Amino acid sequence: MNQQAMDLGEPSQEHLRLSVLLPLPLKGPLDYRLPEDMPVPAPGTLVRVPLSGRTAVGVVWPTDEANGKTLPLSKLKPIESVLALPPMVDDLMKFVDWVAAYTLSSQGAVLRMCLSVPAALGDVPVKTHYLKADVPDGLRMTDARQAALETASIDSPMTATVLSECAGVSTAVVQGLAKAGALTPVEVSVDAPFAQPDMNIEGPELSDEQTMAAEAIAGQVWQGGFKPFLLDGITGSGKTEVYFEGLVEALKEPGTQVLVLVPEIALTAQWLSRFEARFGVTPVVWHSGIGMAQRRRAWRAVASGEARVVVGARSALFMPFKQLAFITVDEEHDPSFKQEDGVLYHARDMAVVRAKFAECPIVLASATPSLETLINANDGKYEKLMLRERFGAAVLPDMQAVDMRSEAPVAGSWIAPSLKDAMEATLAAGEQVMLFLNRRGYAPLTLCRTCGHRVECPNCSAWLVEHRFKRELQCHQCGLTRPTPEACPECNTEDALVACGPGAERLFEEAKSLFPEARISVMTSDTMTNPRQTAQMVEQIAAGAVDIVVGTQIVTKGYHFPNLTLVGVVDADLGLRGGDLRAGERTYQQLVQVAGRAGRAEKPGRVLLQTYEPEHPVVQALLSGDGDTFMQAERDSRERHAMPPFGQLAALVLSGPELRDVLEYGRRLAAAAPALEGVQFLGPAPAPLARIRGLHRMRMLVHSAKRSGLQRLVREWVRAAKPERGVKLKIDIDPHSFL
DNA sequence: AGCACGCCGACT
DNA sequence: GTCGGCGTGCTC
Repeated sequence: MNQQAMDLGEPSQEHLRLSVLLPLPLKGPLDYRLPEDMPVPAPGTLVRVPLSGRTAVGVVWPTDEANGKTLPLSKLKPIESVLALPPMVDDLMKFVDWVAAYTLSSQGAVLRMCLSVPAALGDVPVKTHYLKADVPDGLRMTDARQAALETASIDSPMTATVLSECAGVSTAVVQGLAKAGALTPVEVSVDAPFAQPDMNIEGPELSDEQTMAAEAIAGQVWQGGFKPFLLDGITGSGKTEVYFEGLVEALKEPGTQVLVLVPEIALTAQWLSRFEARFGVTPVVWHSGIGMAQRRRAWRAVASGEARVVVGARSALFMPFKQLAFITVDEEHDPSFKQEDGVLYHARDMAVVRAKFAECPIVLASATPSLETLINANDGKYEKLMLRERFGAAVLPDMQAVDMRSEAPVAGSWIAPSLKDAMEATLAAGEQVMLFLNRRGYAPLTLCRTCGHRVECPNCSAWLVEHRFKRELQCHQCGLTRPTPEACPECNTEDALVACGPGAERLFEEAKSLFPEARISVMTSDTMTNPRQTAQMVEQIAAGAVDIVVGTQIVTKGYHFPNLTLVGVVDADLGLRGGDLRAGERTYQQLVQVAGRAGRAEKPGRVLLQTYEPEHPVVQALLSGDGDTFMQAERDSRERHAMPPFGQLAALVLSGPELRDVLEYGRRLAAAAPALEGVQFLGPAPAPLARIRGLHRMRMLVHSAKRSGLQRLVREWVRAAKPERGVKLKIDIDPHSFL
């Protein structure tokens, strides 16, 4: 209660105080005063408020009782207005608070992800349409007017352009009729409503195990309540059809909404057509690449409840669903679910939390589940549903290693003789080959053979990667590009630069020289820049217009090429170098996914893994097909070292333009580290990428043997060390990248 | 995130 | 003598 009001015995005005959370990285919500003439807005209401001379949109936030010092009511600015948008539901507000606390970011920064559509918060642009009205007395009738009035409809409004074109008259006629009152103008939102999914379309025939899994999911959706499932099905086993049954069940209830999270939009070209076949419409799509207008339309449709199904990348998790009834995270193991800038969160983990607040079931689907998810399933926290058979006649491909120690190809080439022979046989049989190398460009290093100079990025500690198709060198860290030089930038010797190591473009060149007649496509993020181009390339390959596909990890994202029977993994050891916590697991998952591209239809597939370490557990697991034993060994190793998910990690990256300042801040942080049982502070050490965009970077790591209390510990520790000027601190709870 | 206030170089 | 660089700090 307000101190002054109490002293003077006046009635408290405290009910006029409202907490408003703004989508800005402030410490917490700000207090505003409710104007006398405004009805009390419920928590979740979107309001426009003044903020240091400007105006901002915020959300009336549930009041935090523990909130200590408050500004006197008289100092508060009044709420300006209430927006004509549906209020944010309680479970989303709880989710925002939870994510902020977990990731050590401000509530406002998390709210910003929910309100990431500035245009959606304003008025929707309208267009004038025209309806036929009664012909007013004394209207001068002409042939053109007659035609226009005959075309105009009494109940479905048309724009002047459409109306005039259909009637074969000019728009001036339409305007004239409108002015005379013979046509009624109506303001129609430019956002067309979304078509509603059709739940009456018969799904495909499901196998017994698919049916069992689908029934378990649909049963839970029908019953409602939070419950996570792991849908663990080998590549090509028809997981999508199974969780589609969950969607169908959820949508039977009016007003409910469903979210499908997918790693990247690249997946959705083929995914969308499957959805369309099952539901008769395309779902609402959400990802960073959609334009402003589509974004506004999608956001508003989700907020109003009109959008029943959303398929989107990780940011879709923060959309303002009114009544979320079911969530699926497809390819739940995919590393792209980890957001690596801004609010650092893992969309798969946060999706489980959102499902908990929304009290709805969630399915995590993958052919290669993450270790975290497997452990939760084995501990009984998630219900495990298995699909062990490939759909239809397809069988899992045969895997073989190519020992590069005994079969090394000649210098400057990367395809071993046995892979070449297999390619030859496959092509001769009229089937397709995929070569997988997870490295973009032509060569990762350009070296001067005269002076030994390595061409590096001036702003980052990274080599420039040659992109021969574009005739340029690129820095994959900061995006710098420059034309490929003729002479060495260091010693100026002409024609002395040599490309070292393979990239996808170079592999294309090698494949071309081995099989000059073959039609070859390169699938990388460089050649698949827009969805239309991507869809076209995928279609061509699927139609058999391509013999050899050379691709980077983009090819692991669920494409289905029926005539593809041979996959060559050019460097199976690539992902194992550097060796972070998940290197083995990630490589295993990636190679299973690539291998899964082979033999997806009637013809059996074959996979050749080129490796210098055939004994490596990852390679052995792939060859034997015994992923369970491999993952069990990974699990045991994590448990022994109290690594996640048994213990927990937090990574700190300090970065700044001056190395001394960065070092000094690191020194202070290290000095402020408390001595605690079961907690280790490591570093500061130079980050593997010690410099990016001209900023020097140091890393620290906090390892807790327990799974709780880490956030609090880190918050208090960091608060104890005074920051250094110009140095930025990024805290990553549950880090996945160690660069 | 904006937008102000605030101390040191090239202009009318 | 001013205009303006963007470095720190606040927004109820």
